[in-house]
Amino acid sequence: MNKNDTTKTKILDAAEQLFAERGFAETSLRTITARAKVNLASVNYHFGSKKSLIQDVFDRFLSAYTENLTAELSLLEDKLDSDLDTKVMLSAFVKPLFSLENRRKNSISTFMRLLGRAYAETQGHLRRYVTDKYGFVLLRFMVIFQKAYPNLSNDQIFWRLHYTLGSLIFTLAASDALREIAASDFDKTMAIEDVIDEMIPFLAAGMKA
Amino acid sequence: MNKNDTTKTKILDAAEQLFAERGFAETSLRTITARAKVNLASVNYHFGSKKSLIQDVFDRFLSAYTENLTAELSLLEDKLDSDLDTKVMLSAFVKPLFSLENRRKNSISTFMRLLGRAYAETQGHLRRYVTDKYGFVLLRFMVIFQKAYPNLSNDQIFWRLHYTLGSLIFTLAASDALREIAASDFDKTMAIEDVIDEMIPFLAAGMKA
DNA sequence: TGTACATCAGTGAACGCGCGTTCACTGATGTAC
DNA sequence: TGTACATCAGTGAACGCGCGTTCACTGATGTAC
Repeated sequence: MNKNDTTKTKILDAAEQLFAERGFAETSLRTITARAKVNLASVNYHFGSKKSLIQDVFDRFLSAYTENLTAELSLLEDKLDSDLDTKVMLSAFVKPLFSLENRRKNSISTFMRLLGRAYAETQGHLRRYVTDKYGFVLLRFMVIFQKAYPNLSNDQIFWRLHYTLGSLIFTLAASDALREIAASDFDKTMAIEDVIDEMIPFLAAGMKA
Repeated sequence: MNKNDTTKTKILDAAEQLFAERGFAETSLRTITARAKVNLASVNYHFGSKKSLIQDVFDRFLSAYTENLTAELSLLEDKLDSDLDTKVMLSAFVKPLFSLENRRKNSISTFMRLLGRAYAETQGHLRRYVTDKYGFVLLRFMVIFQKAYPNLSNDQIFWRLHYTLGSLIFTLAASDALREIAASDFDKTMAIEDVIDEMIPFLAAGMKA
């Protein structure tokens, strides 16, 4: 059997998509296993619980993303002594998303929808899990911006990074619907990569305002 | 009995807060009625169903917001022939939020959390309900920007407004947690009004980039 | 002013349903001697 | 190479629980004559 076709992978694939579409509580294990065409009990056999399944769905995405991202960040850190353009810095943040999309279609919007849902869980286990395990990425990014823009205070950079994060997550999570509107109202069909490219100048102008 | 203390109002108040904190599916009617100190069956007596309760929670917020907003928009539209500063235009969008906060504490972050959850409902009834009933606000705002910035294409304005929306909703929804971090890490305590004020230059720079 | 009836706000208990999880079990594959 | 046992992946059915909703009912207030 193909390794990408194991029961465990089939469950992760189905759960990822359904969680992104409907949310965690709104998606039952019965819906997931029906979509994945596997037995109901196999979720608890492979993952132990629904909670663990949710974390594993995240882990697969976040580890793929940060693996690509850390390489980009190292590249940036090497160039810190020379002048760094804001657009180049933001691209480093965004480029690893393209690799995700190459691997599987709609990965970006699925990923962003999941991230949005994780942040919405104000008091849930998921938000802490994500920030504990992957908060260092934001920190490393902050250090880079501090060196590139010594005239901005630390807390200004902190806030502006979150404005940027908000734009990215919100726009890309809803990008399917927004692209549809743009296509019908303005005759402008765009791939999700185009949407991201259009965001960079907007965000760069804000960051150095 | 005080009109603000009726069973119906008590339910709306409790539901609003719990929905914003945990989400719609994650909040049971039993939790709501326990918090509101009313009988379980009274939710279905006053609202008919949980679904209707959710819509009514939204309606109360959105009607209060748009009531304030339409006045601001009319003011802007009157001044369209003269030069309009981007910051002034964005302030019109944001000022009505302050009135909400004056009425009751934490209204802004509660409102934004609810909006974020509504947008997350990709296929749910709530997203359509919100956009159907209040999408005209965004449209009116688009027209204003089109006249103020004739050099930008319609679809550019469309996208940039959504970047702005994303920043606002995401940052303000998480503002409690973010303000806490800013206070402990940078010794910078801010009211939510300060957070909004700091966003305006960032967003204005992006809009006219 | 008094009586009869209607409407309204609220209540306690129960309903059936879908949920995550568990359990005893099966059959295939791997390992030891 | 053959036999005995262990491990692994998966399964069908059932479990108890919490959920939104419903129902018959109560008591207070309003309205008509």
